Amino acid sequence: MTAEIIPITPAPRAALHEQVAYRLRQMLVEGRIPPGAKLNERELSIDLKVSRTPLREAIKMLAAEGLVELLTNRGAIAVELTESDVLHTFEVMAGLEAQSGELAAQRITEAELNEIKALHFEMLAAYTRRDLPAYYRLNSAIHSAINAAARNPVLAATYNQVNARLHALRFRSNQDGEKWKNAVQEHELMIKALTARDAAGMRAVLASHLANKLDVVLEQLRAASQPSPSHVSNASPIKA
Amino acid sequence: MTAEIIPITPAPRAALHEQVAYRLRQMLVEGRIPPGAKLNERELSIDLKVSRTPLREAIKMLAAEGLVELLTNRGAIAVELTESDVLHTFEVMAGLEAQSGELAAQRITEAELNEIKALHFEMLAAYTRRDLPAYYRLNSAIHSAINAAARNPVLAATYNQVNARLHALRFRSNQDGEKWKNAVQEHELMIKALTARDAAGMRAVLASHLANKLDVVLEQLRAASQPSPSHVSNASPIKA
DNA sequence: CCTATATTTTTTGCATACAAAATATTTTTG
DNA sequence: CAAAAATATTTTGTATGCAAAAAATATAGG
Repeated sequence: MTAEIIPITPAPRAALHEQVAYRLRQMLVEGRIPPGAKLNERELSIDLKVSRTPLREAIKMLAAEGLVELLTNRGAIAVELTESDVLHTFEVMAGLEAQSGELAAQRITEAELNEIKALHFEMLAAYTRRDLPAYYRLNSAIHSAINAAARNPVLAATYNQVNARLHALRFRSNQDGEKWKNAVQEHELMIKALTARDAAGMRAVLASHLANKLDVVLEQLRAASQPSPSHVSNASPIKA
Repeated sequence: MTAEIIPITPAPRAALHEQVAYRLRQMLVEGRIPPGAKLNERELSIDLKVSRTPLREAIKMLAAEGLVELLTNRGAIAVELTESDVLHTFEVMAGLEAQSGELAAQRITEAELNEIKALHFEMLAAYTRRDLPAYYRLNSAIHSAINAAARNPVLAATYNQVNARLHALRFRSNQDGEKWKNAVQEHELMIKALTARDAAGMRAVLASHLANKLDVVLEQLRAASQPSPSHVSNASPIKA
């Protein structure tokens, strides 16, 4: 039979609250709604051209995701991470990345590994050109590929949710030359560990990789809050 | 000064959508809304004596928490975990518990350790009496205490969120004698590792502890779905 | 009798309306 | 002029109403 009528999902466009959640998530992650800023329902509903009902539903979802904070009779504000929050969040991220890497080393296919290698070379190109946006894009793509190779959607979802809270911070972070070089070298170690299917090695590399990322972010955070850069020591309680 | 007027938060009772979310969460976790069941908005709004607006907001939060699934124009259903979902979720839980234990071993105080030991003895009492509800309560209290000792609220929150999805399963699980005994012995190993401040040991104990829990839950799950118990092998891809 | 189509009913999704709380503004008072 | 009180405005929280979609029921046809 040549039937072409496919009755399943004839394009069930996302509900309004989903669309709004998506757009708000983007605004928060990109810092267009800066940390601490109030989410005015009337303003947002006009901006996004929806009524307050789906908007409020979307805000509740973002609250459950940890991207905004609800204040009881005072609406919602974009989460503002204290230094302590950042530290704790990175600690969790380190654990999740380490596990993801460990599992990826056990489960990655040859094809997936090759794709990651290709992305790595592209990233090297971006690094050489000092093209930070491209570098971030590729860096993120590599970590997504590792998550995919770990073959655990729950882990990936958890990772993404925790990571989302940090995006606003990383978005603005300008690594200095030394740290950047270091990050690139760590990526080389990842490739090696993955190629050797060395799960323990992969765990170790990713844990230290995250610890370094934490350093970069904390420096940013301190520079932003305190104009006087009297560098405080003791910045990495994450075990290597 | 002897001023007793405290103007901050003179009892800001939780908003309706928060209360509703709390109650629904409980109903879902206790299986009063069984997996796969539809959440009828009209019914629930009558039952909980609220209008559909805060109810819907609560449902959106639970969806973001992963306790219910939204179906676009078809409302929400209580999540129904496939065997694969359970496997993936336990894998993540194992990672989170392992990290929590690792950190706890590094950071626990003498007082906290003593309290955990006390809870452990209470649990032994419950075990000896074969008092399953008390056992579960104490078991949960011990794991909460470990999380508290890890001193990472983000980790604790992530742990609780992922764990919530499994509660409905564990709630009904009747461990057989052998597995139960095993679990108790693993708890003894935890105490030892904590006392010795052995982070690596703690990680290992918790990882294998979770692997065993997975076995129990998977058996339950299979028994529930298939009356014919032709035991399928290959049940624990979690590394020890 | 079963299947397919048409009609009714129910249910979800969104917008609007109203009440309570919080915030901003004005007025009063020392 | 400053601080406190009173008033007005804005904003959040909840309920209700209406339209579109889905589900259930009834009806027609093979």
